[in-house]
Amino acid sequence: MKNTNSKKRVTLKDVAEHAGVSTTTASLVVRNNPRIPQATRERVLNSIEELGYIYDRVAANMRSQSSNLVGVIVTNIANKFISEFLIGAQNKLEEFGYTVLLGTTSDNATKQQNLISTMVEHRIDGLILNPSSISLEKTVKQLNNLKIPLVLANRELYNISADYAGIDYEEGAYLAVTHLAKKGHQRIAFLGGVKESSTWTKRMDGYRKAFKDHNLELEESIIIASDPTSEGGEEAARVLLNSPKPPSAIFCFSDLIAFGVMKVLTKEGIVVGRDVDVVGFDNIPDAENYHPPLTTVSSFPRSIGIQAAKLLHSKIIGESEGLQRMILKPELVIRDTSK
Amino acid sequence: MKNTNSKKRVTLKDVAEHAGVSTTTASLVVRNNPRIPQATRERVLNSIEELGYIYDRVAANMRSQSSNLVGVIVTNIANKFISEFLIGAQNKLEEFGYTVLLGTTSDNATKQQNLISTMVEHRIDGLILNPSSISLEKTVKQLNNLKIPLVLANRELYNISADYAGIDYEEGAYLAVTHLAKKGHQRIAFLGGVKESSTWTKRMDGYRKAFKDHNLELEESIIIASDPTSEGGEEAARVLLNSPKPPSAIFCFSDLIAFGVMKVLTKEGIVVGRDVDVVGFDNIPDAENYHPPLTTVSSFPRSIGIQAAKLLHSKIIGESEGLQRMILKPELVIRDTSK
DNA sequence: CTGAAAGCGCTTACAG
DNA sequence: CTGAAAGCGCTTACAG
Repeated sequence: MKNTNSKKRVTLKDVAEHAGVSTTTASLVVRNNPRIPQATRERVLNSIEELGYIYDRVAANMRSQSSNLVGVIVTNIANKFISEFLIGAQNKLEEFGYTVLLGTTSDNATKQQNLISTMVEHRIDGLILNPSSISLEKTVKQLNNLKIPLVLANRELYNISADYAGIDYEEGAYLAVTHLAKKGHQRIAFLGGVKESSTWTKRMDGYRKAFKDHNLELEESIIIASDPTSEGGEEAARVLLNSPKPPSAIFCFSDLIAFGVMKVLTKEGIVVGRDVDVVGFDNIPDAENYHPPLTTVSSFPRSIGIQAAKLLHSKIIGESEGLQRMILKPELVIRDTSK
Repeated sequence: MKNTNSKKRVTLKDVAEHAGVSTTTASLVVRNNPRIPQATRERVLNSIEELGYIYDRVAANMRSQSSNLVGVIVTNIANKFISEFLIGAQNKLEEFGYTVLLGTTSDNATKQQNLISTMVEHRIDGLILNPSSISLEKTVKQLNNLKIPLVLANRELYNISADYAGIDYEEGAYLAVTHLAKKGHQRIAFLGGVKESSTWTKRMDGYRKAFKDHNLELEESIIIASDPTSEGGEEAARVLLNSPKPPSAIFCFSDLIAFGVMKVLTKEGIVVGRDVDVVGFDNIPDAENYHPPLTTVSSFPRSIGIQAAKLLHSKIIGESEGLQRMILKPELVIRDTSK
């Protein structure tokens, strides 16, 4: 049943000899090539079974110059938006038959750089990159020189030509701020997020546009950036509360930020939804169950992941020409924090 | 600066020729072998830069019979417990210098089987497997024959000899049920989870032990299994409510299950924490923010991930002998659902 | 329909 | 300290 001396790996050559065919034939059999007649095929399959042969994809890839490997690099799986995105991408990629190399950067530019290099050395067929807030110049250069298909996700990277899958952050921010303005709020803060990232500047564009459309005046002092985490939201909220006249409404960079912000407000005795309105961004599952349930911009991270995988696949098989952009439209989900 | 005709990949041989050394020397340089003098090293590094050489890890792996790749297979990243586990494992593995191949099974035994096979074909150096609730016999056989290091995580697999990292589910269930019994509850349901999985039977063992220690009587009718999801919890709760005499307390397989259960109870006008006490398992971040905040058994998925990575690494480098088991102790976190 | 031989890009003894 | 040559396990023209 099994080769008793497990000294050496069983190779295709062993299989071929055992079955009395050439390695060429054996190779065609393992790859299900239809031009091998059934009888021969069965003989080879039997030998494979008997010898306990394991196909060596590494050797095959080496020779055929492809790897079937796709890299997916994200900032932080602990973020629900990102993990949902990853689920979408991962499932779709596996469906296409790829194996996924996963990398997480913790939003660190150097780690991102190293991960990309390692993956390229592993000869990935393509890469889906959810870039860190800030990327090294070296990385941008490397990405541009990359001969492998690349899809950027969730965050753009300037000076780079690649497919992109993400949501329309500007539109999302516009929806949120317009909602607050229509409720009569004159002073609406914008809290959280990293100013250098495109995800922040896009939201800022939407924020600004809504202000303009409702004849409101921007106040730099109530636009406070932070780490894109719940803790970052807490810090931003504390800064805001220390300012001379806190605003009556807060647009948050993300739901995570909003949670941090609400934690601080609540601790200060401020009742969210009555004293101050708060709107988040992402509509992560917790938003609905939070107390009080959070008004937020619903994006579709899992769909973005799926779209990114599709873009990459069509790029890899050479089906798509030029640059593709998949921008999903967000929608506003109104809940108790701004009713 | 760069080779103008990007026809062919730049190889180590090209680099060696350009630098006027042998490929042996060039190879030693790229691997930072200290026995190459500084002058030679720099000459080679210059050539690498000038030619835009990219190290081909696939070829290297092929020759050196190792891959630097580690497989991590989990059931479902959408589950916070699992995503936290993945973060721990992933970070630690990257720290050790491995690249991670990620697979998700959606708790499907066939998909798990295929993923393992594919990864083995990719010549992974080791595998961390969070097994699906039920595994194919073929998989168990394959895993036992595997010549590569294997660490099982979060869930045991019978008839398999491998390292294991997880928490003490029995102890966790015992803590939870004892807590409810001490509050005076006589009839405590156990809802959710798949009966065939070790994660369920272990909890059942703890549940039984607590019942015995407090002289309570088991009632089969209030032990209701389900999918390990929030929707599964809803279903189990509906079944429970339709039973002749619903119990006064519910021990849930997981926080996710508990959320589903509480959703149904609340919809029925039953006030959790007053009419019925509920305890979860896992202490996922949402448990604290849920309304009302959930009493639960705190496990440490990220730590388990880290431990699994450590076990695997020491196995790969041949440092550990025999079978290792890392069982983390859980603790009970009492919140409003059972105050 | 099938096979012999070259080659993918490295690393590894071995020799000097 | 450095190099020539073999070999990792496949696939790919090419020939018959």
